[in-house]
Amino acid sequence: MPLSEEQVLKMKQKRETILQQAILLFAERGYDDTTIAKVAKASGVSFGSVFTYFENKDQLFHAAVTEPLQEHSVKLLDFDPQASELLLELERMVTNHIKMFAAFDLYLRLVVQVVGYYNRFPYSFAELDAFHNIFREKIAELLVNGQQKGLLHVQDPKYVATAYMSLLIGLRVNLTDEPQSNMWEKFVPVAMQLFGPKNS
Amino acid sequence: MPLSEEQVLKMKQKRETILQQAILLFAERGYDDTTIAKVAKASGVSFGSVFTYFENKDQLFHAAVTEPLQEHSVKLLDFDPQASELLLELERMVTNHIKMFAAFDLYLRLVVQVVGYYNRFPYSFAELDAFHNIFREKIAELLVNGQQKGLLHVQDPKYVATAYMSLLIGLRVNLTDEPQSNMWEKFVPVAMQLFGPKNS
Amino acid sequence: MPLSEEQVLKMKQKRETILQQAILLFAERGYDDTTIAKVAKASGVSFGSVFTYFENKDQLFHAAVTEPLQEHSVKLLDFDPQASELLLELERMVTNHIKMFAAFDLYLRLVVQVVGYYNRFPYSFAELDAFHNIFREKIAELLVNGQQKGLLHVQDPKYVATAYMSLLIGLRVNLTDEPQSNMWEKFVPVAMQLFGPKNS
Amino acid sequence: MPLSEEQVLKMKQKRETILQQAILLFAERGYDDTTIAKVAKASGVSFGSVFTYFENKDQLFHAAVTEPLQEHSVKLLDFDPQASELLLELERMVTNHIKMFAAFDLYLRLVVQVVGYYNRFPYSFAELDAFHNIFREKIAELLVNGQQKGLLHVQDPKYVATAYMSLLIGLRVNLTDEPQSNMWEKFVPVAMQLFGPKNS
DNA sequence: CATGAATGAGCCTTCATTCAT
DNA sequence: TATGAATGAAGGCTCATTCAT
Repeated sequence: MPLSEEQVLKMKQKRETILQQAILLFAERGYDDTTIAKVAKASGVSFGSVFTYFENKDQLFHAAVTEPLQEHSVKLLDFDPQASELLLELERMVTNHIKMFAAFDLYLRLVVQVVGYYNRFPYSFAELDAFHNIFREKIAELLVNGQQKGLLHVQDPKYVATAYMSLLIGLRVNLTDEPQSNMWEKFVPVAMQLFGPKNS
Repeated sequence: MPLSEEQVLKMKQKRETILQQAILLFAERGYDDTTIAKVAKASGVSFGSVFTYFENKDQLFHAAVTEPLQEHSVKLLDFDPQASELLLELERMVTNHIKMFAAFDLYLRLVVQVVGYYNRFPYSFAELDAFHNIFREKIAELLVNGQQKGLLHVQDPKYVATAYMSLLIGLRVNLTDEPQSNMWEKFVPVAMQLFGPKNS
Repeated sequence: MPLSEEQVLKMKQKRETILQQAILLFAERGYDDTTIAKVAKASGVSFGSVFTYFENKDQLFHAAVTEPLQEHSVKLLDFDPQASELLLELERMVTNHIKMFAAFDLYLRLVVQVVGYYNRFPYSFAELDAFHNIFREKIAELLVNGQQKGLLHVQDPKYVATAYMSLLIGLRVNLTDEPQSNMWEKFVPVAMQLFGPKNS
Repeated sequence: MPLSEEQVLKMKQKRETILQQAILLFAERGYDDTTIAKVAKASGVSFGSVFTYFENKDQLFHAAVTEPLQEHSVKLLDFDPQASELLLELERMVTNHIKMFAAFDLYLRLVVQVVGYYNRFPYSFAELDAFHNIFREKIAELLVNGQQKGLLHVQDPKYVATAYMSLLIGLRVNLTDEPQSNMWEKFVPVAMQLFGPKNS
């Protein structure tokens, strides 16, 4: 007896609810302090149901870490390393990244957890790391471009890209302010400095 | 009958061993995944002995976070914000900081944990935060000085200082390389850019 | 999906089994020497199941003390302080009480424990104490009645009632004989003396 | 090297202090809730010293139960079952017993504990039981005497003696009042009734 | 003899996971 | 599929006891 379409939809929604609550709790309290029972309660389902949608706690955590990555990565990679107005593009990108990182709050706590204990979550880490590399390479490409055009001081693009990523993550770890706070924007020019813009 | 001097020394060493192993495990595996039994085993003592030296797991964690802070903070604050050769002093400072953060590896994982879950470790966080403020203020002082002398582009020193701290922490989170790696030095000029040196 | 009626019944029975075994063990060995594991084993369930039915050890003990009280108190208060044939009623009552106390064995050991360490079990004690007061007052009412009718020597009813209760408890503490023993009945006339019947 | 007399005296005193504190704590908190460390602290010695004077915790408890018995038993048996003025002697005895039981407070808590859990403390119980028998027999002797003289109603002396002992213990369990309270005396006439004095 | 560091048995409790309904 | 009772591994912690100093 195949499930009705409505059934399937309901299940998808239930799975999504559980995943969102898992992200919330894993991010706020960490892996061990988050119990299946808490996730279930927050999702309004019995804890048995969590096991219907996710094989076990590890899988749930892995899903919480990797599934949002698809969506976020698109936004984070939404800049043009070959843009003609390179400095403008750079500033637009940095502004967007800073805003995103301010808003990602929860998810980034999760990322920090995985990256910080990469030996404990090797599979989740591997996926995050893969994205990091893509991200850094695209940033590096933009940098090389800017340096060739004489708009940026010459620095090793690899290290600048890594430093940039690190700055974004470090800010998220360090700042406990609300994402709405306009304080975040203040960091845009500071972050820009990393790239060594000549006219400043 | 007071303990012999030799006894006291032995105990101090044992406490130190336990603390070091605790730092190692807490840093590598996180608070919850680190059990008293694991710490004891790594230290070569029975788990009962851990309770001889630390009241409970919380206290042990707190000690692991705050005791090294004393030593590290001295080194981190070892720069002169009123130096006459300001750019040189800045570079020296950044170089030292980068080296230190490369070496701190373990300890900084601990810091990230506390900062990331500050609501879970409020007392440990308070002590770290107090140091952060001192650190940022001293960096800001140096910055103001450099800007007044016309050596640095004018930026809000508060945000630059926070960004600098964030960059250092972010690098440590992001990089899993050995501290011996000379890769770390490559970040010195990049980090310098944050401060907006004019002649570069 | 609510549990089937059969399920609910099974659970009630299981809870009852655990409670009975808890009463048995708490009574025979005391609070501290009774472990959850022992209760579980005696009940034929895993120790984890005990926590399904009782929040923790304290709650289990409290339930063991207070739940039987409801049932017992009805029986203990089953006498008529305004009876016309007062001496007959008195004798009936004493006979019943002695029989009950002989049979209560286990439960009364529990009561002695709570009363003896009332500062350790304040909530359980409070419930027992409330019943004590009701019991003594009803006894006192009967006494006053008998004294007014000239059937009993005049004594302070409050003290007689307390002494009567104490005698019952003291007998239970002192005697380790089986409740079936007809020895218990022998105490009926002795206990009667406490009330000071005139024709004896 | 034999110990000096002074040494021996000091040790005796230390043993006595430990024993007294043990009685206090065992009585107030029960066997399991009383730790060797607490006894040692209350006695102003290191917990290691407790083991110098008592083989282990069980022995300490046994000593706390049985050693005071010698002294108390003398007082409890201080009445003359062959007294010529029998009713006067009876009243004197009851008054003394009631006063003693009011004052024994602590020690009787210990007794109740042992008697209540006789299967847990079989050796201590055996010694208490031996005294109980002696006590009851002497009481019975006095009773028989009184009954033969026609001063007391005829009742089975064995049961009266047991009831009397039970009343004393029951009162101690039931009453939490201070021994100084003059409330205790009020129970003397009530207790007297147990023996069935004719002229009352 | 006095001390207290060291040890590990054993306790209560939490929680992931299984599985009958 | 949904539920939650049942289970037992594992953790933090207490405390009696041993024994070196």
